[in-house]
Amino acid sequence: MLTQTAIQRRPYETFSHPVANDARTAPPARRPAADVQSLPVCFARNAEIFAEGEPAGSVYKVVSGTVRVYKVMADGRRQISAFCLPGDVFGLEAGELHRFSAEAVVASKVATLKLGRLFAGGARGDCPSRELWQVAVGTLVRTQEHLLLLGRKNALERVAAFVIEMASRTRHGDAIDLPMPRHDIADYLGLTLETVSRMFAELKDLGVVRLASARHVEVLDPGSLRRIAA
Amino acid sequence: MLTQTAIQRRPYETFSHPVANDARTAPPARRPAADVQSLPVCFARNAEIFAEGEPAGSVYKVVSGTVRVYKVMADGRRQISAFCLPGDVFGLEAGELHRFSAEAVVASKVATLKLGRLFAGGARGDCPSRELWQVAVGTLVRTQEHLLLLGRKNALERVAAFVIEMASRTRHGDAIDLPMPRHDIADYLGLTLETVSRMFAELKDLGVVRLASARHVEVLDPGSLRRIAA
DNA sequence: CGGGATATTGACTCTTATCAATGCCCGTGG
DNA sequence: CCACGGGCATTGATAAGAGTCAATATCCCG
Repeated sequence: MLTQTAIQRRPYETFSHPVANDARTAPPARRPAADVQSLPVCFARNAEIFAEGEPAGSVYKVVSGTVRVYKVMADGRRQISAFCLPGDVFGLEAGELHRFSAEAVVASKVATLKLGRLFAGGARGDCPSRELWQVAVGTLVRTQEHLLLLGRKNALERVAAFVIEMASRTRHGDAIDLPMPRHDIADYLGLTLETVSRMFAELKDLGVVRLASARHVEVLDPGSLRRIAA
Repeated sequence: MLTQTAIQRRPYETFSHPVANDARTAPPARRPAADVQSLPVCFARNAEIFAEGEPAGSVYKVVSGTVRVYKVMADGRRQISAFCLPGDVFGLEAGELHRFSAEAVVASKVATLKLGRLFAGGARGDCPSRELWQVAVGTLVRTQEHLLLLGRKNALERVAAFVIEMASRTRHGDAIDLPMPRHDIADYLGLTLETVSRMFAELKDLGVVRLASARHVEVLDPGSLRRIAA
C-alpha cells in the first residue's frame, strides 16, 4: 500500500531555538528569525528555521549554507520541494501560515525580511496588481501541493486525491462530471491511463465511488476517500 | 530506459486558429486571443490556446469549459501541470515566452487579459514590490520544472537532472560539493536513498561523472549528462 | 584509532508500465 | 431505427523499474 519510502527515523537534534552566533553584533536573542529584520542569523546543521503550521510573516534569504524546504505526510513520507543556496529566498506563503517546513542542511546563515516592507505602499515603477499577485501565489500553492502528490503518493492515493480535487472544484452535490479523458488524468497524475482506470475500478470495488460512466463519478464515502488520498 | 508512458498519437484536429463564435459581437478575428483584450473567445475541443515557446504577454481566464496546461518532453512524454476550470487564470509567465502549452479539454470560452494592465502603474492599496514578485515567480518556475521531473522522469534521468541543477547553481568549474546526504536527495527527487546511490553508481559506470566521495561529484561528460537528463 | 552516521551493494518483492485484446458508448449514416 | 465505426475505457498477462530489507563498506570527527 505505502509504496514510497517513509522516513525511518528523524532523531535530529532539533534545535528549535537556533542561536545567533555572529558574536560581534548579536545579542543572545531567542527566536531571532521571527523578530529581527535583515540581520543574518546562524542555524546549525539540521536546525529548524520554521515549521509547517507556524504563522508566516517574513521571507528568508540564504546568506551561506543550504536550506531544505519540505513537507511531511502523516505517515512520515517527506517531499523536499527545494534546496535553497546562497542568494535564494524561501518561506513565502500565500496565507497566514507556513505550508512547508525549512531546515538548515548544513550550518547556514539566513537573513530575515519582514513581509510588510516588501509590499510597496505606493508604487515605484510598476508592480503587479493585487489580483495578479493572487493568481501567481495561488498557482504556486497548487503546484507545490501537486509536487507532494507526484513525488510521494502511490497510484491509488493519486487518483483519490484527484477525485477530491475535482469534487471540491466542480460542486454539484457529490456527483462529478469529468471533462477530460483518462489519458489526460494520467498525464496530470504521472501515471498511465491503464493504471488510472484500474485505480478507479479499485475505488469502485472499495465502495468509495460509483461510476455511472467513465466520466461520471459519484462519491459515496467521502471519509474513506479522504483517508485513502492521505 | 523510458519508463513512463509516452503519448502514442496526437492526431488532434489542431485548430491553431480558433474562431470566435459569440456571433452577436465578435468580428471574424484571426488569432483573437493574442490581440483582443478581455473579450471571451471560444476554443473548440482540443484547440490550442497557446504553445510552449510562443511569446507571452497576456494571461487567460477560463469563462466556461476546461483547459489543460502542460509540457511535453522531446520523446513525447507529457506532464499536465494543471486543469483550469471556470474562474481559473492561466498563462502567467516569468519571462517573455510561454514555458507551457495550453489547450481546451472541451469546447471552452476564455477571456484574455493583457499583462500591462495588471501591473499597477500607481498603487491602489499595497501591492508587492518588484523583488517580491521576482521571488514568487522564480519559485513558481522552479516548482513547475520540478513537476515534470517528478511526474515523468525515471530514476537515472532524475539524478542526472539533479547533478546538472546543482552544477549550474554552485559553479566551481565542474566539481560539485553536495551539501546534503543521499536521503535528502532522494526526498527531493521522489526516490529512495538506495536508488539514488545506484543511479550515481550508474552515472559513474557510464563515465559521465566521477565520485571522489559521496558528496564530491565531478562532471566528466556534460553532454551525455544533459542527454540522459532528457 | 575507534565508532557512529552515511553510503554502497546485493537479493528479492511489489507496484506500475507495457503490450494486447476486448468492450462500451455515442454519433452517423444507411 | 438499427448497424457500423471510431474513439475511449476496461481488463488481462507479463515485464521492468524502483522499493524493501539486510549486510557490509566508507567516511568523518572526536
